[in-house]
Amino acid sequence: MADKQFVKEIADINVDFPQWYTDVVLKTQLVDYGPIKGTMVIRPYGYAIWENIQKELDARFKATGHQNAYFPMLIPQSLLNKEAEHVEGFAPEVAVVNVAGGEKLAEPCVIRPTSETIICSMYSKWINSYRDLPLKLNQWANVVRWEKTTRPFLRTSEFLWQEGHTIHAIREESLAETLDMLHLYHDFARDVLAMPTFIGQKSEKEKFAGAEATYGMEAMMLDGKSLQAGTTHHFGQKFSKAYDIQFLDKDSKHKYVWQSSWGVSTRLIGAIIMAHGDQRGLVLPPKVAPIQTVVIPVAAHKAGVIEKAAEIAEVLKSCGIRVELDVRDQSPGWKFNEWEMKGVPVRIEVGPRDIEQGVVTFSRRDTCEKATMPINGIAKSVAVLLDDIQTKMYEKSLAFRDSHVKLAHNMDELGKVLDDKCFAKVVWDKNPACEALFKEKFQATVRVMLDEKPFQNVCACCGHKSDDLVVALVARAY
RNA sequence: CGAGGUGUAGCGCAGUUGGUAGCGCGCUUGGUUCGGGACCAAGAGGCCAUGGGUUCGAAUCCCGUCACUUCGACCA
Repeated sequence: MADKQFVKEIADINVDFPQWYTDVVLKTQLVDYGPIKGTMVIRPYGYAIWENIQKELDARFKATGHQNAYFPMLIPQSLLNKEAEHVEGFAPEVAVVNVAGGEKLAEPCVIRPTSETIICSMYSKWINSYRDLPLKLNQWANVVRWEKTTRPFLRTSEFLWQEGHTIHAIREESLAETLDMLHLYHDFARDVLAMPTFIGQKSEKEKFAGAEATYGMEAMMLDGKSLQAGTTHHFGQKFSKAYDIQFLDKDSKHKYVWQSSWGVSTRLIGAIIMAHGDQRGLVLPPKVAPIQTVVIPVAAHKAGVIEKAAEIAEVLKSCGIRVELDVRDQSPGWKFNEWEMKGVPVRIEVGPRDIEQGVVTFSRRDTCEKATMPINGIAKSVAVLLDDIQTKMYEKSLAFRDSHVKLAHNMDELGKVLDDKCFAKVVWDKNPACEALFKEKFQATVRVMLDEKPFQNVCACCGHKSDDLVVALVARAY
């Protein structure tokens, strides 16, 4: 139910952004807290967003030659332990099952924090020849990571995600896959989530436990902080050596496979909320909105109003638009606020005045502008409107982001840029000591931008010259 | 794990110097309404987080525990 109090509370989105976020996800009924701390229950309205994300992403995976599969949730501890860096990275946050069927297990098993280990162990059985490669699998699953502090969607003890795991005969191919998927995520965020992102490489310190290189996609939230919205990893042969995934190549030699993995999670829903939301609540991009258009009869007791509203809803539905007819016994204004809070992109009002003139009144959620459109050809008009909202939302986000990215030539400038709630681009010599300083002084993380030329000849942090200067994105992150 | 904050009706909160429980929203029923959060009437709903003290008497004072939450450190 809509909540009058809530609308007052969220009136100023900038006062306490994290609190605004938490209120929005709870009060728009996307999620509820689970009985175990740090877990969330995804309610139907929230889950429908995830389903739309899944559908769109899955189509893109299939189109690039990936197949879906499923691997067990429980993993023998010994299996997890095979790759040293991987264990070390995940050990603090795995949940372990010691008892099952009323008896203590001979070997404890862990609940997957990610599935590299189980998938690699199967790959080693399945792969014999270069003819078996490449193998490009994806899994839609839940994983458990016992995080210290949690927040709905952004960090929960259990979350839903997809994890792709591919193996290849040659290094160039697995590396290309890693970068291709990074770009696939980037395009997906742009086209479906209406969200511009930066793609870049993570530092040695921040890369995935067991990876040779980790890449990330960073989205800018409305408070100027960064949210990692997806990652891809290049494993090289680290896992294939640990799990013995070998194939017989054309030259009759046994070789280890080259491997990539990549994933996005329900965190994307959090990203949508914090990148597009406003004082009234959610603003959902039409492509992921569970309800794209809500039809609200006005003065519903008058003859013919409900019938006309139902007829319009039916027309829209038959044209593939996700539509809801709201005939609940509430005042129109109440419904307007409720659906605005829930982020429905287009609202259509059908009242006696409209019907008389052969039009409907509509309001678009992204701008809250109100106008009328003819009932004739309404399905086409709404489809065009939804496309326009999708486009405008991206343009708005892009403009916001571009105006919040600034160059910083030294540490003083960097501090100012970050305090200004902006992302900074700096030139960096890749020295871990500088990275540590970014973190210590500004609580900021770095991503190495791909294909960008340094705009000065010294590191912004230490001032040293170097042959290996890169442009890095420095931001405070969630 | 460190520092704050909060636990009273489904939600948001009052509750005075200790005297046995209130408000708003929501919910139920009936009626009138309906173009930006309508109105009237009648209802239902509480072991005041929990364990111990102090007291004739505790939501209120004291000590402990637990839960939630915000900010740090760690991570998708």
